[in-house]
Order: sequence, then C-alpha cells, then structure tokens
Amino acid sequence: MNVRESAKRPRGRPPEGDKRRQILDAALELFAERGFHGTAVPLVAEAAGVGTGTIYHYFENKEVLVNAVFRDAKARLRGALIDGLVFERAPRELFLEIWDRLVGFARAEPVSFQFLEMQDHVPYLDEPSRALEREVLAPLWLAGQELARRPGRKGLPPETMMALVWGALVGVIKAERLGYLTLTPALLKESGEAAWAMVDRGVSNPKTKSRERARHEPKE
Amino acid sequence: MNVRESAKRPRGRPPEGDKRRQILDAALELFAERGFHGTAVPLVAEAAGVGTGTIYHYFENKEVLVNAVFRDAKARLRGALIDGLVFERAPRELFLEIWDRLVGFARAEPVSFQFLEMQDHVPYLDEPSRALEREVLAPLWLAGQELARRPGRKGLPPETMMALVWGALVGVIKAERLGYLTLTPALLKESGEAAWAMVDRGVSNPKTKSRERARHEPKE
Amino acid sequence: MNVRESAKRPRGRPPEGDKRRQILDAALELFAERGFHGTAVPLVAEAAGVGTGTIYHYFENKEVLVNAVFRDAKARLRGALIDGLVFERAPRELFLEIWDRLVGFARAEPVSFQFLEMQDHVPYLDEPSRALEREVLAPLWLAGQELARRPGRKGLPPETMMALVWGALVGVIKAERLGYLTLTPALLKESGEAAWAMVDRGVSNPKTKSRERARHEPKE
Amino acid sequence: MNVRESAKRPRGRPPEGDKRRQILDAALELFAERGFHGTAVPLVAEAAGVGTGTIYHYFENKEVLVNAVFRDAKARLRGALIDGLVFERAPRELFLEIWDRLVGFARAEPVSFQFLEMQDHVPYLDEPSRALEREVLAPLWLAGQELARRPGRKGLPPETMMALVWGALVGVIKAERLGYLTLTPALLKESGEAAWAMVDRGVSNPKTKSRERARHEPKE
DNA sequence: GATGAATGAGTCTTCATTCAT
DNA sequence: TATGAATGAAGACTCATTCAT
Repeated sequence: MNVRESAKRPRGRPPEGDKRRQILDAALELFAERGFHGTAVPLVAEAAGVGTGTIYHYFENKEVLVNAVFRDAKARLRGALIDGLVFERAPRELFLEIWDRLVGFARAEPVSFQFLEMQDHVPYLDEPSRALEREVLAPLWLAGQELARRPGRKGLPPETMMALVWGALVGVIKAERLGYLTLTPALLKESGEAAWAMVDRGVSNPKTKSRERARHEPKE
Repeated sequence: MNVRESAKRPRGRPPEGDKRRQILDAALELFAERGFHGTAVPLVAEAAGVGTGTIYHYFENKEVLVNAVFRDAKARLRGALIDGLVFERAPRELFLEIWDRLVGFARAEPVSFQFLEMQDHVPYLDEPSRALEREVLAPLWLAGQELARRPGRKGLPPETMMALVWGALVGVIKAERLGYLTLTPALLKESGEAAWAMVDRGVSNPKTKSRERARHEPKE
Repeated sequence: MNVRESAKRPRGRPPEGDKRRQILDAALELFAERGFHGTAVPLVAEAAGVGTGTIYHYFENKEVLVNAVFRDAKARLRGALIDGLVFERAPRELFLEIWDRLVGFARAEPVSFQFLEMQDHVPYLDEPSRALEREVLAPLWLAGQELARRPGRKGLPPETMMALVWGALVGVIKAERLGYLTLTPALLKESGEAAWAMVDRGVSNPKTKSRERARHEPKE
Repeated sequence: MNVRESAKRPRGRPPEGDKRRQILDAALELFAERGFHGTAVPLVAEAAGVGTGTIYHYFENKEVLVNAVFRDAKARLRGALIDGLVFERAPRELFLEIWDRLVGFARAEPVSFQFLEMQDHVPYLDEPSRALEREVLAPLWLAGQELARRPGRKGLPPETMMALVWGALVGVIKAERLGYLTLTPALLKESGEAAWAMVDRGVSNPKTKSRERARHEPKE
C-alpha cells in the first residue's frame, strides 16, 4: 500500500518491497500488451510470481494498480528527460538533447513507452497521475516557449510545437514496433533533425530568411 | 456517409441494411472510447438500438465486429485521402493537399480517427483488415518516395518520413482531444507547414542552402 | 398441427403436407443424435429445408414437436410389431416372430429405434404419447402372459419377461451401434433363440429338475 | 462413498476435497435426471451448495465435468463388479455372482446406474473415459469367453452374450424406474436365472433337437 | 401458408475481489 | 504478511419464439 522503501532494510533479508516492484513490473508489461480491461488481475499475480491476494495488499484495486504503474513509468520518463538537463544553451542543442533523451527512454524502456503512449483515452487516470503528467510536460513547454519567442522564427504556440514533436517521435517508434520500419541510431538522429526543422522555421520573409538561419547555425 | 440502400427494397420492410449500419456506428463510438475489451456487446446493442442477439446476426462474434468497424472506418479514411487526389504536381502542394485531407478527415470523423489511431496493439485485426491498412499506406509511401528522391533535399526513407508526419498529425489531434490545446484552422495550416519542413530540408551544405530554399518558394 | 393428409390432394400439386413430414424426419434424426436439449430448432428447420418459422406453423413449440416425433416413430414401431401378427400359434413361434419383427424394425429404422430407446427419462412426454407407449406394450404383455401360464414352465411375471427380452434386444442393437460387435442375421437369430431360453425355462421341480438340467448339463 | 480425505490436513482448513466431491455428486444426480444439455452449470452449483465460479476451479468446463462424473461413477461400478471377484469357479455360480453384483450396484447407486446407462450417444466422452469403459468390460468379456467355450453348450460370441445379458439387466432396472414393474429380490434372482438360461443353452443336436422342440409343440 | 430477421431470457464462462488461514 | 480457494456479478454468446411481410 505504501512502502516505496529504498535501502533501509536489514542486510541479508529478502528484499522487503520486492513484491511491490515485481507486481508493478509484471503489470506494466501486461497492461502495455493487452490493455487495462484485457488484463486479468490473477494473470498479473502469476506473472509477478505472487499470490492473487498479495496484489490487493499493495494496491486497493485494479484501478489503483494501473495508476501506480502509470506514475511509476511516468516518473522514470521524467527522470530520463529532466535529470541534469541544462536549459541554458543554444536552442538547437537543447532541442536535440531533449530528443535524444526521449529516444533514449523509448529504447531503454520500450514497454514503458508503449504503455504511457497507449494511455490516451485513460478514463481511469486519477488526479495525482494527471498532475504528474502535467509535471513532465512543463519543462518541455518552457523550452517550447523559449523557441517560440525567438525573433525572426516562426513561432507556433509551444503546446502545438510539443504536440507535433512528441507526435513525430511516437510516430517513428510506433512504426518500428508495428514492423513498418527499422530504426538505426543514425535514422533516429536524422529524425531529430527533421523534428527540429518543424520548430526552427524562418518567417516567410525573403529579406530576413538567410539571416534568421544564421543565428543558430553560425558556421553556415 | 457511405449510404448504400435507399428505395430499392420492398415496400414496408424495415430498412434493410440499417441495422448493420447502426451497429457499426454504435460500436465505432464505443470501441473508440473504451477500447475493445472495455466495451460490452450488450452495451453496443443498446447504443445501436437493437437487441443483443441482433448483433450476432450480423457479426459472428465480437472480434469479427471490431474488424468490420475497423475496415469500415479505414475505408472512409482511404476515400477521404485518395479519392480524386492528383499526384502530379509540385511536391509541396501535394504534401499540403494530403495534410489537408488528413486534417479534414480527423475533423469530420474525430471518432473514426481516434479509433483507427488507438488500433496499434491490435492483436485482433485479421488479414483483410491488415491488407486494407497497407492499401491506405501505399499511396502515402509513393508520395514519400517522390519527396525523398528530390535532388539537393535531405531524403529520409519514405517510411520514416511517413511515420514522422503521420505522428505529428496524430500528436496535435490527440493533444486537442486531451484538452492540451485548441486547434484553429490557421494552426492546423501552420502545423502542415511545419510538417512540410520535416520533409523538405536542404542538405547541410552552406553553399547550396539558400538556393535550395529558393526552389520551392520562388515568389517569397 | 393438422394435415396428416394422405392421398386426398389434387394431382400434380406439390405434396401439401410434405413440410410436416420433412420436419418430423429431420427432427427425428437430430433428436436421436443430440437429444432434446442438444437440438436447436433452427437446426431442425435447416435440416428439414424449411424456414424456422415454418416449424411453429406445424408445431406449437419444441416440446409439442418432440412428442409428435415420438408418436410418429412409436406408431411405426406399433405397425411393424402388430400389423398382421397372428397370436394363435405355438408360443415359441410367436415369440420368435415378435423378435424378428423387432429386429426388423431396428434394422429398417435404426434412427427411430435409437430415438425411442433414448426416451427413457422423458420428462417431456405428454399423456397421448404415454398412452401410445402403453398401447404398444399391451400385445406384448398379453403374449407374455400366455407364456407365463404354460404349465410346467417357469413363469416370470409378464412385465419382467418383457423387460428382460426387450432389454436384451436393445442391448445387442446398442452394442452394435457403439461398435462393440457386428450383428449378422444369423447372430440376431441366435440371439432370439437365446432370448427364448429366458422365457422357456422348466420349473424347478425336484422331479423334473434333474431331467431338465440334464438336458443342458449332461455330465452333472 | 469413496471417501478419500479424513484428518490429514491442516487444522481449520475447510475440507480439502469436499467441494469437488459435492460437485461430482450434485452433477451426477442432475445429469442423470436431465441429461448433459438439459443441466445448467449454475444449477449444479446450487445443488452442490457452492458458488458457480467454484465449479470452474475444479473443472475446466462443463464437458470436463461430465467426464469426471462419468469416470467417478464408472470406477465405482468397476469396484462393485470386480473387487474380490473369483473367476475360478463353476460357470453358473460365476455368472450368478456377477449378476448379483450388477444388481447390487444398480440397487445401491440407482442414480449412477441410470447415468452410466444414459451415456450411450455420448459425443462428449473423452479418451480416458472411453478407456475406463473398456476396462470395465474386459473381465466380463473374459468370463463370457469362458462360458462360450464350454463343450456341448451353444456359444454365442462373448460380445453378444455380454450385450444380451447386460441389456436384460438394464431392461428390468429401467422398467422398474419407469414404473412398469416392481422388483423384489426374488424377482431379481429369478431374472438372473433367466439370463443364465440365455448363456447356458444346449447345442442343437439333431438327436436331441426334436425332443427339445417337441416339448413346446404339443402335437409332437 | 412461409419466411427469417429480430429479440431477450438464459447459458457457459471469466474475473475482480474477499477472506479464512 | 502472504496466500489462493471461493464467490457472484458481469460478459460473450445461443436459442426458442415471435411477427411483419
């Protein structure tokens, strides 16, 4: 029910909060694969290697469980995205850094990525989950706003920008999962550049255009 | 949409294909909202205004039903996307035309759009459904290939391009549905331009860059 | 419901009561094979080559139908058993004649035989059906009584006799149907002789006993 | 009957195999009375005094249940028939012993007897059930073969003999159940003697034949 | 008369949840 | 704490019966 323990448990003892972790992991995998309604609790129990009843010791009910799984995965995404991220730098670099981190997360935890992405209708997400969702979006929004404000650049509203970029990333990852393409690191990098092109467009003014570009690509 | 029967059937008979249509429409809405496993067949029946048993007169089982709903919606998407589409024209115009059509479909049939998009885990799609899926993608792929081949342009593989662009579109539509933004026609148009920027990027050659841009925006 | 026509219908006209017949025949076969509860009415309709609704024109409901099938088959059994049967003759001959007729019916109409035999729990037989049942048994009972009364013969009560003999017949027929044996005409004839032996046993009279026994156990 | 568990299980635990036993017993009764298709699973549950779901803990589905009931009853029949049976003795005595045992089973477990007998169409019996069926028949077959081989005796094939005798027994038991007669122990004993007469008939020796026949054809 | 689409009560089966141990 | 047998409400699906044509 609570726990969220860390390292405070006696030496050789069997990992105290292990069970909670096992359940979250098993549930994540199953929910990602079969959806909320398509996943039976006893199946989660079996996959987690615990008794059915045990799940109800840790989570009040199935809905509480799925929210816990969501927050767990979302928190990891937040970590992957934000931890140590330095906002003060050239927009392009910042953007590509963010893109790389998102790609990194999708690669490192494909199941979490799929699960989080599948949660879009989510009639079962509770307020804390939604709050966490917003919390993750916030820094992206700020970065987006920075980009949008640059003079001489076509500024889509940051929300729109975020949606386009995030959507583009989801698009390639999903396409790979469905077997429509194979992603190499190079391809992912190029995709990031393409996504940057969505963000960094000059105003359609002949006079300013070349100069605009110059700003962030000093060499040119 | 897609009306078939009209007045060609015996006098007083209850509208021949009506029931099937009603069921498909009701099922689309419910599946889009609650997913396959989250939608009870009797609920579909009630929403369609028919008896539970009637559903099984028209569809062998729930899985057959969801496939029929899928093909029905996908066929409409295909129509909206391809009917009367002229491929022979300037790449940018072709691209924006396609973008507009997709946007138009998403606006005209938001529920179908959501349903089709949600179908990504889809362990229940049968072969005909998958074939239809490929059929819809084919023209986009061709267009993508055209774009990729243009000299002096950075050509991502057409599959990647498609995935990025389609993803970007889904991104903004989904973001609106979830209440993260409000899409105006102008915003959608701008988003299309942004997506075009992903496709139409010059090679990173300092010397050619300015000229490149000039090619497709001659007036500017 | 009515009909039961015979030859009173206009010349070339399609057989008026055909449908009733078709339904009875199809139902007999299906009931015999799958039982009452295991047989769906629409299935009967299809097998009979008529519409589902048609069955309800001829039979008020499923239970009425099964009773009609029962009476139809039972009447044929009665015919096969009794028509032209001459009771006044030597007991042994009479017995073997009856045995032959029963065998003949089981051979000519195996499905009817199986159906009639399966109807033993029969919670759905109505009074007319039960009356017919008794009607068929009556002559056998009479013959049995005759046999029982013969002086010097061990007389089991006619009911018991009937039950033993009928049971023996059903036993071999069923065993063949289940694949436990193959019945040749000779074997059936011998079985009749064996059954006769059940009926024609000498009294356990001390005086006659030894002689009686001696007949079959010469050594003794 | 067939008790298995007793006191060898942890303290307060509810009787381990109890539920399974209750279900088997309730199902036997209902299946015997109403047939497989006529018996609803929830009805079995209610009769067994357990929840509907519990049945599915013990038996994968209804068909598995009916097979378990079958094997359970058949095994008891086998026990009643074979346990302690001594084959080495005079044929007549062996035969009457077997008859008595069968009668005893039919008396002690009328419901099992009816259920086993009703299973003749049995499209749902699986291989283990069928194997058990054969296992029960085997010793009878052997005994039948012994009888058939006796010199000077008319030998019907053992299968035919078994079918006749078993059929005769079923005949009287069924007749009693249907109310056509009342069986006293004496009557059952006499029926056994009658059945023995089917098995123990003298050869149709020309010399004795005429005399034999003469007995019942007064003209002689 | 004949039909078969339509229906909803009823069937088999699953599954979230409880609770005695 | 951990378990899993037990449960019954709910879901997928069937089928006897009706009725408009």
